[in-house]
Amino acid sequence: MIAYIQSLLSEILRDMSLELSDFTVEHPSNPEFGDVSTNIALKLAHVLKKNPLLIAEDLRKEIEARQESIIKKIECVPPGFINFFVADEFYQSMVERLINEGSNFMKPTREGKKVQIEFVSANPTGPLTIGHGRQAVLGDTIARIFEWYGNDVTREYYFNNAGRQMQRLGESVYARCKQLLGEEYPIPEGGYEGEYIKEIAQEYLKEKKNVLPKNPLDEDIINFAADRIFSMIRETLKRLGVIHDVFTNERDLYTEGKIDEVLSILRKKGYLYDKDGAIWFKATLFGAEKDRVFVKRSGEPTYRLPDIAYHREKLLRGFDVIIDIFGADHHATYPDVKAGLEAMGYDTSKIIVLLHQFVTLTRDGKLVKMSTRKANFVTLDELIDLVGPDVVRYFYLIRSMDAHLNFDLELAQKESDENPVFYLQYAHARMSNILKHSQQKGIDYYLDGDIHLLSEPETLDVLKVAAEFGEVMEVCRRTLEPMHLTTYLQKLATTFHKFYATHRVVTDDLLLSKARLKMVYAIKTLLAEALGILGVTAPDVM
RNA sequence: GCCCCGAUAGCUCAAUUGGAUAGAGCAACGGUCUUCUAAACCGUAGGUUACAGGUUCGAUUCCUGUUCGGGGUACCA
Repeated sequence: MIAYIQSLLSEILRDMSLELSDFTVEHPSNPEFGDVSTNIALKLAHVLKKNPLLIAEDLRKEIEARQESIIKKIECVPPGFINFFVADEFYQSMVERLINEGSNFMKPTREGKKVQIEFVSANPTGPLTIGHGRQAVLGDTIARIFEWYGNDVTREYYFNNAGRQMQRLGESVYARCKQLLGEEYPIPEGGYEGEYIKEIAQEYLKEKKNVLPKNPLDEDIINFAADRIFSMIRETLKRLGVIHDVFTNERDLYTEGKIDEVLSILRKKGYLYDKDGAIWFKATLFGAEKDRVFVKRSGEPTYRLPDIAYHREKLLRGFDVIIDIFGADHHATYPDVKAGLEAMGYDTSKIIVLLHQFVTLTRDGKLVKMSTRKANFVTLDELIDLVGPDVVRYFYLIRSMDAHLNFDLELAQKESDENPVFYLQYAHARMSNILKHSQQKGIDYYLDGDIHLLSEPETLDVLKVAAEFGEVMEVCRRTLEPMHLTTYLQKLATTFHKFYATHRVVTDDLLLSKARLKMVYAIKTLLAEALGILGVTAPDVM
């Protein structure tokens, strides 16, 4: 609807040979101001140096002359808004569209881009935390939004299985093994102390028949631990419906010479220099305060170099859109990666970096400090155990990325039967139940129902919300914030519950019953579709 | 010091590229089940949008400054 009015207005502007791009067309919050409203006359007033109300009147005549019967009334209101009242038929037609188009309802033509989304990317040193969970759900849902638009999406997980962290992991397992064998052996400084390390140690001893390698840093033990932890991580993600297509590890970048390639390109272009035994990158040429070390005196690269090599690979793999999802603590690292890529001559405009704020966890009103090393965290798995995957997913999506997410453990548990996600699912279950009930009442077909009978305000409100679906998806697509879909669904469910409370669907009036059943069926399709984009199930019975 | 994010109802948060009377949920209080699920609906109450300026027809939104939180600012990742 907004798009329709927008194009109508643009057409008129063109015919008047006027240029104006920053006018808005939107749904006003107050229904008195119509279904759609525009400030175009207010904006034109500046250009034309004329009273906005007079401009509005002129525009109204133009619009009325051009439009089809979709708009039933146009009003011009001070200070110069033009308000549109849409004909009921337009909203009623949503029912037909939903039934005919199904999951393609309001879907634009297939975009067909190659999209890559990197998210989670936790190194395999321990179970996923609640912080990782936010990223997992956010990334997956953004992926689903891109898929809805008909893009080819690759979900990717990048990890480092070679660094110092992994050595500490190996040492920690080694120490636990020693302890299990009855020896005094301390957990190394900065090692991992979680219970899962003991379990891995037990498994390792069992598999190796109690024979340990001589060296605590032995690759075998590190790889064993990493494999175990990785399968834990995958299992956890799977519970949330998150499945990565590609796992890329940092070690391969070394063995395949990708790191050296980056260094030699940058060297050749003159962006590297040696100082104090280290290799430095001229980051100041790209706006940084200081130059950055790329290779330490010890010969090891800093984290920036593999990150750059990895992103170069992404660009070379031919993606049209590359999205990185990181926690807020990464905000300083991306500019260096971008600078490195630009120094090599790559176009970084395809890369979108999304930073989400942290997740804090409170228990009994107190902040729970989370550290993987100390293992005093609540794991993502435990959270899923507590409230179930649907609630976890929905809670993570309900906030914008820029907002801190406070997860109150008590509340998450207590709310599990009085929760916003159940509100949505309940609406869906109600719809299913109505349809089931109608069959029991002997109404075996209702898709021939007459949509023109859907004329009460509560009924039309549901259809009006349905008509906004495409616009909401657009907002999600533009802002990459799935949160907008959650607020939309809340609205859809509210209007439906209200309709349900006011009007009985199945009555003695067969014609009216059929019309309403048809609508219920259509809205159920929409609700299920939208819940699916969020990765939340749509139950038929609750 | 510098950079990023935030500050809106008692609590957790919205407000779709600057719009008209700032909205939900939870918590509080009151009402609604003989009828398709009361996990619902209706109503009441709750606000100087952190503070001070500025930009304009119009600011929660944009700009400047201040205060308070969170995160960064490594030859850690």
